[in-house]
Amino acid sequence: MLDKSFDPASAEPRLYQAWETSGAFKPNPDPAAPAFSIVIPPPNVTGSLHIGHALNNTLQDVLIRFERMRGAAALWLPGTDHAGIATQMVVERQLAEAGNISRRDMGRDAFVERVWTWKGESGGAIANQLRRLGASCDWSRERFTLDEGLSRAVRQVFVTLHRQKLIYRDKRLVNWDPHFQTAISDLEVEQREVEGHYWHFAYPLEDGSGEIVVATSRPETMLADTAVAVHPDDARYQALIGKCVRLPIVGRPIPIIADDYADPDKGSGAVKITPAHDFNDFKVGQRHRLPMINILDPQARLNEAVPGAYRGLDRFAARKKVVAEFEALGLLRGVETLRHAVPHGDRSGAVVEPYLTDQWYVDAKVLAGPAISAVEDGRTVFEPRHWEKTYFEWMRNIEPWCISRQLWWGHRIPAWYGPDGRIFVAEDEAAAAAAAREHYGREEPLRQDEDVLDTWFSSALWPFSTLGWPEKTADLARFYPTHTLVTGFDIIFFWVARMMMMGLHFTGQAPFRRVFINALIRDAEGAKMSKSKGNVMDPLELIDAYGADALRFTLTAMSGQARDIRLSTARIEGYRNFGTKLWNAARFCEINDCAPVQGFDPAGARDRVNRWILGETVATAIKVTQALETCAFDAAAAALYRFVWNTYCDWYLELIKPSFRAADAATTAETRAMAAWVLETILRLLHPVAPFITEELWAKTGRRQGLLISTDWPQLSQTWIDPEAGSEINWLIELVSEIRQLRGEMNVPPAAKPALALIGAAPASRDRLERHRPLILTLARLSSAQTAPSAPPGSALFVAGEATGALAIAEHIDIAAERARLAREIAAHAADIDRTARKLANAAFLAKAPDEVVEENRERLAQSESAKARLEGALTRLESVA
RNA sequence: GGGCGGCUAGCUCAGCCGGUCAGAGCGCCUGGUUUACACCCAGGAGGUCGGGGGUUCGAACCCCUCGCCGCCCACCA
Repeated sequence: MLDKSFDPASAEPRLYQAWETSGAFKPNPDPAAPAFSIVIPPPNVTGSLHIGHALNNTLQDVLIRFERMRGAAALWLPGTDHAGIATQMVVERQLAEAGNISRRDMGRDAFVERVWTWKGESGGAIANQLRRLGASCDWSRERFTLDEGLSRAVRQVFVTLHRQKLIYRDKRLVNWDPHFQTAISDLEVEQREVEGHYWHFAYPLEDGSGEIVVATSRPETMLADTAVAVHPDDARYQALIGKCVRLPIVGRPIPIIADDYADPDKGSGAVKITPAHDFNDFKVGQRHRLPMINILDPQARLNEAVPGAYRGLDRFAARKKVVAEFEALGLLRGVETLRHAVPHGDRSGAVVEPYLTDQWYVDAKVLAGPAISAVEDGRTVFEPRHWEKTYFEWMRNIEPWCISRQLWWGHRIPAWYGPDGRIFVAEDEAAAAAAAREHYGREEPLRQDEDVLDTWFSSALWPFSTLGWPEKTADLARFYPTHTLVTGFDIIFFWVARMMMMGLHFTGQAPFRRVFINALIRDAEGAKMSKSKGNVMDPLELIDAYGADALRFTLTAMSGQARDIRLSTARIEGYRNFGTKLWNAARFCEINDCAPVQGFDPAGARDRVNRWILGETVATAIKVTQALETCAFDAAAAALYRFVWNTYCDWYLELIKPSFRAADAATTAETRAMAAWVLETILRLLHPVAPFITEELWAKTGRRQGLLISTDWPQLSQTWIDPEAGSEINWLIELVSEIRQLRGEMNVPPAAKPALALIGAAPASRDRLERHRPLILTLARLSSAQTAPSAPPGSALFVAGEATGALAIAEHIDIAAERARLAREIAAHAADIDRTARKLANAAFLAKAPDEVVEENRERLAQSESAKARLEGALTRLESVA
């Protein structure tokens, strides 16, 4: 006997264990099975599961379980990312909190050792959290971006791209994060609106003939100015072009140059040029061969290139000092306050500086070409499609990708420097040494590049490096390209685009056929969840409170949202209740001996109620299958919810209750078998979304071999739908609903059992009434249900298709209320008649609308008119009685 | 400046390949000890589908426009 309800806390770990030990997570080894593979977006190795992961991984699990049941060799490959900057940051913070020495004092080897220790301590957590969610990953294939195999892939890719001149070293401006003291890529820069100022400075002309005014929000950079630019056509400054100004504070003469970059409409029309500390100025500097003076050290303090009083000052202190000095010199021409966007490091939150350094770059422009084509011609499809536009926009304007980071946690760049600075790029030190020996003609000491690669460099290889590339492994052959990638739109650029580029370049094939972009989760008020706001919903706590299935069902049902999902516990609670409902339906079946019958052929059912539920089941199975095929997760969830609760529980189980007391043993047996068969089908259809409760019921109802996770997906034929049975039972449902509604409106006490008379019923309705009389009596709580030539006096009338129902509830009828009810119904019909009649009177409608639509409206009109007439008759009679 | 998404019952959202599509859940109201379930059952109230215009026989659904809300990219001397 089933317990009163499902207990997720005790069942979930047990069921997960059973799945894992059964080997169900491993792909079907049958070579004839089609491959269906997903690589997980690898979470940070030391991270913990947040609600976004819960959504993302639920959807992946739904797909994987669905395809696995459909017979595919389904592989969901899990793993984690070393997350260079994020992990290093965490460990550095730990060191600081413990009052330990900094990483620099500690030294590289000791620090990296420390990170590995931390990885060892916390690294398994997220995998276990995914298990709690029910994720059916093949853990035997779990990967980590710093694994030897993946590291080898990274080195090979680097060396190959370098040989192809698609990776190169260059000295140019980068976005420099002074907190981490590393270069970061454009994508890691976040523009934040802050309160700022523009200061207007006068630079005196060298010949003393006047001054030129420039404006800046970063006064300290003036110490590195090497020119002032004006527009070549700017009449105001024609005479000054070629002259010099004497740079205040510094005393350096710098030229006034003509360049299109200067916008005559902005400010004074003259702009200070700081090539080493501004991206636009850098280009101007290159065009005019201006000196590039770097005035910052890696921590953004001023260096030796500035006057003594400024050396060693923090940039912001220097800013104040420069302004003060201009004011003192009488050269401050104004200051305005305004909000403007300032670039910040997305991890550190520090203001980033354009900084002139040597870094490694990927020529992304070249790699982007094939990645654009693959989406253009549909080899890879985004779902929803509109994200392709975002992808194209970025890819078509892609800039060189700075891949070197001055960090310690990550893949060390496989480049070695000779004594003369010559670079030897090779897969390992021995190969580099060999190349050096070749080059120098003798043994020379080599020094490996200190830097590591951007974390996303290794992530970009994830779909193939995890499958064994560069080895030609069986997994690679079978599971690459992967089928679907499920990820958030926030990493389309960081990750998806780069996987596309690398996948195509190194394998010739796009890494996935389909990219499903899921929404981002917000709290119930629509705010982004963040630890500082304290509005974070912890998926593990939600699982504790409601069970994993409830959380999964909620996330699945809400996954249709375009951008944001507002998650509230009320919704989760609702889906927890849904699980309980299903559980109780199973209990009902158990109590009534509805156990699966070996060899039962649902299509052979004779009873109309059974034939009806069969049809409904088939329709649902088709709907759910189509929805899951197209990533319409919310539609699948909705169809299942509706079918289980509203169709199976509310109607079918109620409709069959009387049959257990009936004398017809054959029908009863058929009903029992059907009820069990439908329940079993529900378990199968529901399993991808709610794996735990369905697996538990699978085990506890009926004697079954094997686990539900490894069972086949229902393949039901559309031909099993019996439209006759469907319309008959729908007639029954409508009749009962009408009576219930009437009882409710008339306040007929539940205990009262009035008689029903059906007037003017067509033969088909008479037959149906005869066949289902016991059901109608029970469900509508009636004493009798007969056809009659006319309505008994004092009864309330309602429309039941072509017939008129008369409910003998004279003692409950409040004349005024009944009059109001009838008037309301009549008005509703009148409105409908009006609308429909007007349509049918419209010649254009008759001429242009499809025949079936016209016919539909004719029928509708006839029905409404008939209904209205009958209700009017009832109203008249009521008036005459009163 | 460029682009994207949203604006449908009190709340969260379906519906948006135009013709019973005006819906669901939650909340609210009324009634309920029907031998699966009160995490339940039966019933109910509630919306001129953001505003305006257009296309069409017909628009929540297509087009234009305006207005809010949110996001992305670029830029801001």
